[in-house]
Amino acid sequence: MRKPCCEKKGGMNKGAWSKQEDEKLIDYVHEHGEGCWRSLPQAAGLLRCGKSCRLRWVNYLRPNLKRGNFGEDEEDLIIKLHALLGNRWSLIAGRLPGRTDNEIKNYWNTHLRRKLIQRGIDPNNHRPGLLACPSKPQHLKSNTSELKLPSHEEDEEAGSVLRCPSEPESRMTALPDLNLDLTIALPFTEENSFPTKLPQLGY
DNA sequence: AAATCTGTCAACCGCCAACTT
DNA sequence: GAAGTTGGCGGTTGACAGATT
Repeated sequence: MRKPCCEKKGGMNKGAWSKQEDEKLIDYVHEHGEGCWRSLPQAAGLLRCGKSCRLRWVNYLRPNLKRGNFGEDEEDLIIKLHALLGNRWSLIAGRLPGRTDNEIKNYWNTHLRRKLIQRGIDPNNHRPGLLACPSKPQHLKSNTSELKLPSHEEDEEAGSVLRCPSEPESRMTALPDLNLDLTIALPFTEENSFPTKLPQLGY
């Protein structure tokens, strides 16, 4: 039926990109523009699958990417947007100029999530009531081979602490004062980047 | 100094929606 | 309308570096 997204034929490069590969991709996109990712690798002389090329371009090679540390205003905005949208990283990224969904997702998982937990806030539903606990969630502790996510049943038993309430009502009731404009807009420019005033959540 | 642990983040994988034939 | 194709998304993995024992 459905072909694998990328032909798993031999000779395909995987893993970290080399400088030469980056240059080939940049040159090709500059000349032909984005799109046609499936046929791009062959046309650009890359031994990568199209998906991999797209990811590399979108996340690291695209011009105007910020990279590096997130500012406090960016952190604040991510937390608020996550409260409203959940793990819709691409939507969240759309509100942060120069940031990619992958970068935001990583930053959330490594920094912000923990930050909320330390403040006693459940990062899943942004409600208070979560006891500050060790940096790593329980299900991620110890051997990765024993890695275990709570099942729905266990979740129910565990009570509200770990439960992620159904959306979107729960998010809205949890954050009644949140009033972000999430209408579809043109990509960010310097002029329309940050909202000048953010709603206060009291984090 | 070596071994082990922990955190970070680039990249991969599988799924799905949109689009095309 | 069904089947096939493509691009995009979110979850997850694994390599690496730095910290700790």
